[in-house]
Amino acid sequence: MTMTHEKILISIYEAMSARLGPSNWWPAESPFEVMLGAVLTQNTAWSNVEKALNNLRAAGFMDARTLDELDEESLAAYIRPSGFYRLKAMRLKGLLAWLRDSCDYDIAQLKAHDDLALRESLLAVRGIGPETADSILLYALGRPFFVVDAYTRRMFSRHGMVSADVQYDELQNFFQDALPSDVALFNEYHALIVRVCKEWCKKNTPRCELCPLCDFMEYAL
DNA sequence: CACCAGGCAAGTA
DNA sequence: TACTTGCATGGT
Repeated sequence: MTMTHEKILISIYEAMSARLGPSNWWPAESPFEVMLGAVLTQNTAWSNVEKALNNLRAAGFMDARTLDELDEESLAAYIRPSGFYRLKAMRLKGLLAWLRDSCDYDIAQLKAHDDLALRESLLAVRGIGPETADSILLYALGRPFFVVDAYTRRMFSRHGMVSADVQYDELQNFFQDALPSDVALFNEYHALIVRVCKEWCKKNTPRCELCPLCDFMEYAL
């Protein structure tokens, strides 16, 4: 028996979803907070990002215009626990300038822009690469872009579905070409991959013992 | 003590 | 194009 690519990916999704339940991602209180988190979590543990976001919230800076009025050095001090803080302060300033120029700090106005134009525009910001851009597009702006990260590449290459050195866009197309362009599906799929890898695939073991994806592959093959 | 975490860009060959 | 390095804190 053969399965279509879509059915395989949906079955993996169903297996993870049955194990873990709803993710309710992205963990944030507003689209703006999603954007800040997307930059702050670059190569950084989320627990450290939370400390930085809490600092900004407690100081009353969880607002684009207000935060852009803060000088870069002070911003760096608030986000210190998230690591790479001087670099990230510069990157956040770039993101804030983008918000100023593209929608006068009013994120609701961005719905007038089309998907691909927004993505190109975000990628032009210093410090916003493909994963950060797609995280913002999907989780803050509700656009149908599949977010690819280190977990996604590790999980699907380990199971022989893509090569280990697959490029970002190539892996993104692997999902986007097979699955319906559904924001809710892309949202939950990426969240489940991250949750599965965090909870079950912590070590570089050749095969994870309790991973739902492994369970599915055993069943399917 | 070493190693890693939901990347990215600049420099080098 | 492909590979290397800097960026930095906090948890295990």
